[in-house]
Amino acid sequence: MNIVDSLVQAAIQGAKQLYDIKLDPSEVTMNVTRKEFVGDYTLVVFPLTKHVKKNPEALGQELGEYLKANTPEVKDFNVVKGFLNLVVEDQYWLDFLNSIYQNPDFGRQPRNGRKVMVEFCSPNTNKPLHLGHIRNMLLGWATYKIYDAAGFDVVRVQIINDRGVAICKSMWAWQNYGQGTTPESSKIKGDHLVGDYYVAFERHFQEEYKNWQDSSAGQVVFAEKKKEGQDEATFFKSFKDLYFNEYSKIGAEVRAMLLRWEANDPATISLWKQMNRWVYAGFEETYDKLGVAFDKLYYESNTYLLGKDIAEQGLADSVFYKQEDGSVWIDLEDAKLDKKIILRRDGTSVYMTQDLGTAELRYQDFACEKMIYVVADEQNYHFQVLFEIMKRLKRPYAEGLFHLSYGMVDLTTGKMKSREGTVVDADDLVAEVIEEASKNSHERGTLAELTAAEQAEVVRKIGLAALKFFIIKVHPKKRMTFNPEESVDMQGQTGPYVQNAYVRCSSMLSKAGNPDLSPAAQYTALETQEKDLISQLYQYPELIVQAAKEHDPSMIASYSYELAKNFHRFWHDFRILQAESEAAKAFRIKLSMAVRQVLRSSLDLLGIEAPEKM
RNA sequence: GGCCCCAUAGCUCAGCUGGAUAGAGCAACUGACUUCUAAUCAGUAGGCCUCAGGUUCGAAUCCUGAUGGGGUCACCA
Repeated sequence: MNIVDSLVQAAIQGAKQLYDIKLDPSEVTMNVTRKEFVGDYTLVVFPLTKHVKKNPEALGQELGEYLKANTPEVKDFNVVKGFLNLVVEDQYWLDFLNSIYQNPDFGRQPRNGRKVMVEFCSPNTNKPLHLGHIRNMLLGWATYKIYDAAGFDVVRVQIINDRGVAICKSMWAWQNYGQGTTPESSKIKGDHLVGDYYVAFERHFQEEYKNWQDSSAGQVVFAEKKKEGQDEATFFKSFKDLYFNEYSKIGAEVRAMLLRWEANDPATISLWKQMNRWVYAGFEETYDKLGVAFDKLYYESNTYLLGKDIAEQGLADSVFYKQEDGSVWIDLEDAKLDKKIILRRDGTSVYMTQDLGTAELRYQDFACEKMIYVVADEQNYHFQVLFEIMKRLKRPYAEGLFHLSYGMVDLTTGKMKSREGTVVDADDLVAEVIEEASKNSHERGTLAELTAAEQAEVVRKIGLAALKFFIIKVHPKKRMTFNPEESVDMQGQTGPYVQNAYVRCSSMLSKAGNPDLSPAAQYTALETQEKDLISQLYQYPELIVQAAKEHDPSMIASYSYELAKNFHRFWHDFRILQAESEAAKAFRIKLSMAVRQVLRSSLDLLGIEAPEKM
């Protein structure tokens, strides 16, 4: 049994014996003792004064004496104000260390046979991935890893938004200005190439729009449709979408292209397939670099018509209703949400319908009891509505739906806006952090004896660790500010700092060779720092379970940092290979092995690799 | 305007279901490498936890309200 649980049980027993009261475990708060005090776990006595009319200190004293006398794990105790600090027998910690130091899977929970789906990334195919996708992918990947470690079978999926007006814009621009350029001929990565034509489209469109604004036709529209007192610039800014749909010549061509696509026109489909292939090849490269992968990809081109049968069923069950114009709606006002459209009056699906259909399809494919959507918080409302609809439709998976909503990434210069060209490209960013790690590494010269290829590998791991840790240490829900300088920091609360603790272990252990560890049995009196490390390792399995339950990878990042920090201090204050005795040496080697395993494992949960040297 | 989210050191962030004197890192200053990797360690300095009420033995944490910031309220996705 867990030590905390057994201490709580023992305290409940004690309260019964001493005062004849029956405590519920929820009334007994058992915390890890704060650094300033002596002890391992602390029982907060105050709540007990409700049941027993004694002052907290006397209560603590009596309970402490009881626990010391009757609980084998409790070696000693002290009472400070209303806090009963318990000291756990060193032997307990030593036994625990012995049980884990050779187990690389320590912390992983047994398979529970339950299935979870994680959807993440889900890009559009008209432009390359950017910093926002990176946060998304890191969260998604960590969620996969954490759930996997927590015992679940995890299916990683994404929905590729491969159709619609956006990709048609790229297609149109390529057709008109591309002159047959390919990724091969231009030496440009496929997703970037397609993105370039998306930008080119915008440029031509803006040019056309500007000309129109200055023309008499534009001026007439301005005069007719402007709001009271609206100046020309403001008017035309807000008029852009309408212009695109109703006035623009190239807008009309793009829309015609979309219609041809929907009609399965062979030439259009073939161009679409070709450009999407380029994009996918580019995306694959980026996924590889970031170390993420998927089990199944869903494509919007296959799902955008889905959900109509669900709409029918919803109508039959009176969850939905039909308006006179034929459109189908749901009224969620009683749930403090609005009325929401399900089918257009022409009977076609909207975003919501597609998501209903896609969820259904996925359930048919994998029958996961939980589906986690890693999507930015701008879509909070959408998912609230989606999940509410699922509940009303009584889908079997409705209760297991979760929106892992994360805050947008801001730059120090403000928001990222693709229209204003202030997006941070994913490939560029990865290249930069690796370059920075490389510079750093060469200054130190610690990799001199490695081959160039090995050095590159180490440097890649370090750079990515800096970037990934920087992003993932922030709680998902919080909006974060991305400072490019800080993202490549390698000192302090960073990925490389944690890696460094791992490397120190590895380096020392490889120097140790294959030592005889049996003298460790003679090591019975733990130093505080040693005990703190073991106690921290002890928390790891529970941490994994918690992080899964809370959908919060940042918990793992905090933990790995704290563990690394404690190890670094231990390393500074104590000798391992030249310890004061054979017993201490053997014990500390075991301790380092355990710490090393958990550092590696916790980094792995974050998608960060641990190098052996750095 | 309705609904939702956020607010902690100069900056970036932790702070578990309420518990002891609110913690890290960065930046600044001071020390520690002939040593198992100094990408490290130790120290100094830095706070009306946005504000005002409430619940409680006890509040950064829970409740209400206000202020500031963000999101969202499409027959777009």
